[in-house]
Amino acid sequence: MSRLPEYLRALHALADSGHETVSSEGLANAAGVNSAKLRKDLSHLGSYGTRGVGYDVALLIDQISSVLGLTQCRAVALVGVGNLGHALAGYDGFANRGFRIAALVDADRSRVGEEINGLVVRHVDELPDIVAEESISIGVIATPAPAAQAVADQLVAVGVTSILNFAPCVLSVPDGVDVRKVDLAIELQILSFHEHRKASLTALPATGGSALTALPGGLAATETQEAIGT
Amino acid sequence: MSRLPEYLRALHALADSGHETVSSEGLANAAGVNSAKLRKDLSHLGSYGTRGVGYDVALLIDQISSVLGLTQCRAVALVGVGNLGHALAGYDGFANRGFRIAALVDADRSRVGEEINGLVVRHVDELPDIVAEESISIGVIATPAPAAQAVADQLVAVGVTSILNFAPCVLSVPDGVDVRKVDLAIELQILSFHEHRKASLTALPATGGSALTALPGGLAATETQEAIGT
DNA sequence: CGCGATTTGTGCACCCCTTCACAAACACCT
DNA sequence: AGGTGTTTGTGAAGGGGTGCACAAATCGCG
Repeated sequence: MSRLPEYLRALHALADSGHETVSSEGLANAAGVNSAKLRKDLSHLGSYGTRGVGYDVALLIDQISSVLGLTQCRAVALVGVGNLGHALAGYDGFANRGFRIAALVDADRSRVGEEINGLVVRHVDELPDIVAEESISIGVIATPAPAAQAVADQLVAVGVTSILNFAPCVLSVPDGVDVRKVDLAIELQILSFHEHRKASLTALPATGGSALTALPGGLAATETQEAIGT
Repeated sequence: MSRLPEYLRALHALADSGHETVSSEGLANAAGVNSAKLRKDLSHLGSYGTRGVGYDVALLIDQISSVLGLTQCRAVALVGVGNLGHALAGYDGFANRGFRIAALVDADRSRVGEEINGLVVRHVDELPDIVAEESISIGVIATPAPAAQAVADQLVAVGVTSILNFAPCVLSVPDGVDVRKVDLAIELQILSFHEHRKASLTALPATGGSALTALPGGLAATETQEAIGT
């Protein structure tokens, strides 16, 4: 599930700091989750710790990496080298964690040929060749919203079955294709909501605020500091 | 809840294309959710549509904007102008949706003074002044992981109660401070997991794959194309 | 003015996730 | 070798979200 990458990151941090084993509670703290939840998650993987001792860090890293399919480096194609695409192309957090940006693509021919971080931008029409050459397994869309659906269709057409979408729009794709969406503005809006709520509550601590801000408790009780979605 | 921003985005798109009213099903499709869920969400807001007609687009935009606290433009401070921070500073998706990047901050004095998108980078030690001047309500952390906790502490110290964290680490903050985390590598790893699963299943359609890949169904059935977390 | 079509709002059942709490298992120490 | 303390793995309870299905309400048309 979606917490495994977080566990993996925490495990790498623990390994770097010299830990050989971790208790479920130690790892849970590092990953920011409940220890019972972590144990249940790990038990679903079939990976066994040792009672009285904990989990072997190196073994668990191998197990989780294997489940996530990170044993080999995955090649991703990045479509759209605008503001955001530029940053993603240079983001070193990908290479450190088993991903290689293998191709930069844009629909704007005036951008084709530009070199970013050692990669030359190619035209989106070359996608069939690119995917074949580099054995791309994931496509990242960092285009403006109006172009995103067309790009997604092209990616699907050339056999990409996993898409990370930064464009603020809903993509429709065939069954069997996974889409994950990251909308930076939405994240801020959610924070704005909490901020607005806190402001209303402190202003009217007795009444609980106006009808608009005094939502049923469940609405505001949302998971936070979790990796996007699940 | 976390779906409201998505509804709001869909509503703006509908308004731009000239729609006066929307049915719950139309809006649900545009936002990529179930229509019953959407109606229930909207009913929790206390906003009323008209039976037999649908929802008034403009009215609903006002309602949701009000609930999210987007009636006034919110000022955000961006800490860390490295690769990612640079892109975020130039990202136009923020300004279009009620946010204004009011300050760029970095701990590296060699970056202080640099101008990005019309804003001058200032030193992180000036945060108290900056927050006071610009009435910052949200802080965005785009620093490397080792620096993130210290930055978060500084933000909290100067009164920021909402933080969007792009650094791959868990932040510990006092109660009352909201942290949302966006880890781009984790998104890719989740896609990698699905990709790995799909590959295993197609390779061994009869047996269902090895023990490692044949996880209990629930593990793979994760929400997708949802805005990060909730 | 009345009727049918359409759409909202919601009660209900279901299912998954979360969390607590405890028994089983292991290592260490004496 | 046995006792003791620690930690895992899991059964059970609780809560919350999700989706179905239907009653209530509104509009448009004859």
